[in-house]
Amino acid sequence: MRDLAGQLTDVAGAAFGALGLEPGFGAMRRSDRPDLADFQCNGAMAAAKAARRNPREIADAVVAALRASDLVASAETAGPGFINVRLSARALNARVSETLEDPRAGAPDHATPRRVMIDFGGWNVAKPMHIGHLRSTIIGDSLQRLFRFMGETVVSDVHLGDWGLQMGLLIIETAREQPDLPYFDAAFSGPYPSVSPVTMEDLERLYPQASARAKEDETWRAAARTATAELQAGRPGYRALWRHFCEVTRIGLERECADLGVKFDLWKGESDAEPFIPELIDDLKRREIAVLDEGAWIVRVARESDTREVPPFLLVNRDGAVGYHATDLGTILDRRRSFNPDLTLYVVDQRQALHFEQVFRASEIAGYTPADRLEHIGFGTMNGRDGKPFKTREGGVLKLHDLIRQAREAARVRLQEAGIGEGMAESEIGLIADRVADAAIKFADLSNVRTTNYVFDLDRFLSFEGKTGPYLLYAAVRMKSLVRRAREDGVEPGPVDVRLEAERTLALSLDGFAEAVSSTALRRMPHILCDHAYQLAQAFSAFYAAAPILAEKDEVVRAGRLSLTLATLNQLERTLDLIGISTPERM
RNA sequence: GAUCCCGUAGCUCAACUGGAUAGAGCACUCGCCUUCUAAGCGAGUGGUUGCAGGUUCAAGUCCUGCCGGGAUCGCCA
Repeated sequence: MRDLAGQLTDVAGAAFGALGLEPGFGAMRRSDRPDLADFQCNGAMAAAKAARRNPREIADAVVAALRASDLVASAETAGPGFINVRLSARALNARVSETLEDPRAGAPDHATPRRVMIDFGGWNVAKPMHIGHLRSTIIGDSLQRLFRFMGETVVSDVHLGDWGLQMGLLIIETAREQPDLPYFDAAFSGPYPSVSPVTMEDLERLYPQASARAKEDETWRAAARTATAELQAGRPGYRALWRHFCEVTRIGLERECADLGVKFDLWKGESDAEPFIPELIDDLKRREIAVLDEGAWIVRVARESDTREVPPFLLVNRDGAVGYHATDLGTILDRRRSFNPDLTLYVVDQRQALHFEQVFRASEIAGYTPADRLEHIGFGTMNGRDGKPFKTREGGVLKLHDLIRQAREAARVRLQEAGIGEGMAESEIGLIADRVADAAIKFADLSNVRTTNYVFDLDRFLSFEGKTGPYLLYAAVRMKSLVRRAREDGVEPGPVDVRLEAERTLALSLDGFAEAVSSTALRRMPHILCDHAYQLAQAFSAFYAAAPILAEKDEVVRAGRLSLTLATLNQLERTLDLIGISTPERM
């Protein structure tokens, strides 16, 4: 069954149709004027403009149709042609009951499952795992949870940055610091040591060093390019060293992902495109899609209609090495054969928009995967309070692991202050603190509009008050507590009957889940789900304060309110799950 | 220089893609725990939506021009 907005839309749409107008004008949505209505429709004015008719007459006809529906308690035309509807209590009650019994908590079913590939292209072997990587991981995870919930067949790929010039830089920087290692001796025949000569910390130091040196020193840059080409050509020592880099990175990354509760189906990287590169190059050259220009093989992807200059797709650079243009296109080939996705989402920093535009165009030109099946899910960067990219007080980047640790510690302190841990096992206190901290981190990030930059403020992150993840957990935990007590006292849920304003508001809020889910999926914007979760929790908190539930004397009212609570808990936990947040039993 | 994005309450952000009186949180001021978890609830203060024009019944949202900030612009990812 559809949500109430959808049901009303059906009625209004049919009414528009009966007037010879587009049924699409009948779209009903929650009213911005709760004092006037539960739902509104603004289509009469747009329809009137299109058909050159009187908007109020159209609205009046639609209102008449709405009044005939048993969903509707009252309907009116207002102002230039707004249509205002107030729902009958019966409609609201029925919808709450339905939501309560629905394993999907009121979310719409999905008709035709698609194969969706999600590429988390944020992490990089050479670069430190700092908080800037939070976004691709958390946003991508939310999207994979949501798309699975919608019934899509999803494969997620961490897609590590482990190929290209940065690897050459790491190799020669390691060689500079530890020149005697066997990896650099071309005559060495192996076997190479099984223990990595560098640690995670080394890697985090080496790349910035090498990168800075390359900026100043042309010969150093040339050496890095040579090393890159040699690595890609298969020089055994470089390959062996490179495998250590990747392994060390992967172990660190697995730790971060375990902390964040994020799972990938595939742990592939740019280097996994390697087997497809020779074929890719050969194919594009043979069909003369790639052309030689300034010593490099490129694909021209600019179009007449472009308002800006679109640089060519770079297949092979003048050193004979490939960069991430080629590996991304190679990966498209790989995925087409292994999974054949209907849709591929690249959850990557907004600054790489041009890169993806180039790759998608090249894919389209080559006839591999049409550009409309490839989508860059860009996101904004995290800035400090000064509006510049976030730095710690010491001026360095804040490592993701340190952020998580700090947040968990702050949550622990907060628990202690509130005297909540008393009588609980140490393990449960730890679990609660971790959940609170993780919820704070994820909600703070996801509740921002995906595409815009946002200000990262550590104090706000750790405050746990107001519109935060912990607020949502708190609401859920209060519901769980009620449910536990109800079970202990043998109170059974019964038919819902919304009477109080707080009950109506909560019921309407529950109905908004369907719209939040489909809208988030359509726009790939998790902040919409965050808003829904917050609105729902807020509506519950107001209801909780305004209406006794288990303390209610009237048995029928008590049973109905318990049902409302159960439906809310079910949907709130479902919503939180979609944004990667899990709730403790108490806090 | 060109292209794109952003500019909304003191601060951090929304605003369902053109709708009614622009909403939340933080901060500040009041009130609410002998009754279901006060990490909470209720009320209040706070706005010329960067500026100036334009389009129309209606503009934070669309078009033009400025001002301010950011990103990107072939061999780094």
